[in-house]
Amino acid sequence: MSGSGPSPAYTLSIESVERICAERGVRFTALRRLALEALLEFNGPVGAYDLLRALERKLGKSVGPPTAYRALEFLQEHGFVTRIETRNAFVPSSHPDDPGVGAFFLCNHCGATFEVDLPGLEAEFARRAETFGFRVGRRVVELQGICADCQHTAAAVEGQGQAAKAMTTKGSRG
Amino acid sequence: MSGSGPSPAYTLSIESVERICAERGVRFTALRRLALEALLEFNGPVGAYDLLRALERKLGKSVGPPTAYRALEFLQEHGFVTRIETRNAFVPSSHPDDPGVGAFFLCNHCGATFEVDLPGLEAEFARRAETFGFRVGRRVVELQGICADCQHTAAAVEGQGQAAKAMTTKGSRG
DNA sequence: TTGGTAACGTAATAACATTACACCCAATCA
DNA sequence: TGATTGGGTGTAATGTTATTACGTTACCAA
Repeated sequence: MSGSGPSPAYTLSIESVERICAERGVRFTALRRLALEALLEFNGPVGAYDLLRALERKLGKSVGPPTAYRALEFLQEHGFVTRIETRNAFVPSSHPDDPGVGAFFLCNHCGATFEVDLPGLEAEFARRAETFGFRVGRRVVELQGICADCQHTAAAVEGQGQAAKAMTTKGSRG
Repeated sequence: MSGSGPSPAYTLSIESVERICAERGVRFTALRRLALEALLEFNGPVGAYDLLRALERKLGKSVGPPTAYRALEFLQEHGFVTRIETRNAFVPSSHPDDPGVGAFFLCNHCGATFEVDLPGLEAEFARRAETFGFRVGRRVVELQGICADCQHTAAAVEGQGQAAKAMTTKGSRG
């Protein structure tokens, strides 16, 4: 589902994360690696509890929510993973080194996720923030709608009703 | 908390909503009115369950979650209320008629919420979406950080530690 | 008045997330 | 080497947010 977008699927590799963690002097533990592997294996945003179950499969034993959330927290802190707020879910980041804008286009119909660099966006934010002394930290930009593929299939298969609905609802995760 | 921002607190009035609903031929029921009143009385994003309790106080009886969520759904559908995704909370919209961008600056320290019109943002989104055939519906732009007031007080009162932390955490709701 | 539809009431449950505390292990240093 | 310390993990319990399902009520129109 997270395929044919403007940026290639996910450019993040376990090896690059390993290297970055070494450089930063932080521990890329077995659990954190497994969590990232699991996220990379899914093709799209993954809920914390889906990740949990993936970890359980990989480990062959049950794990509690904090285990998944802690791994996610670490991966987010270091920019390897981004939380998709409108989905309560997580995706590997395309640009782990660059703390840039990271705008996400999210298809409400098929769940596809496209991370896109929007140049000029950051400047616009900063410029506007400056006018009232706001200091910007985390930026969340999520644009929901219908991807090209689904516009075609939806129009052909089921008329515009479903697609129109998908324009405004949170949509399915799949 | 949601006061001295770039846009005046909340310009939405019950009367204007009443009028718009009449124009649109939709029912602004007692419950929906109470919900909106409650949202206006809070000064900032309100969680669904806080709204629930406010409704209970107003009605003098207990109400279930669906009651609150249904009212919120209606108010959102018609642009009277915006959901703040990074807070799991809701605020009255400044511009009920204009389905424009609605970017939110959110202070992680005091919870202040500033709705800001970012001209050019929408065009940037549309332009970029066009390049890969994405049809944009709902837009979510939330910029977390520290408001001007809190930069001063935080620096004076507690050093930069707390403020630095607030730059990256979800922060309190208060 | 009756029939249809939108709105609401209520109980139960699902989904998402955090707290608190115990334990383990690796790095450091006396 | 042994003690200490701090980060990481295991686990139980709980908190918070959101939805499903179904019955009832209220409103409007025929």
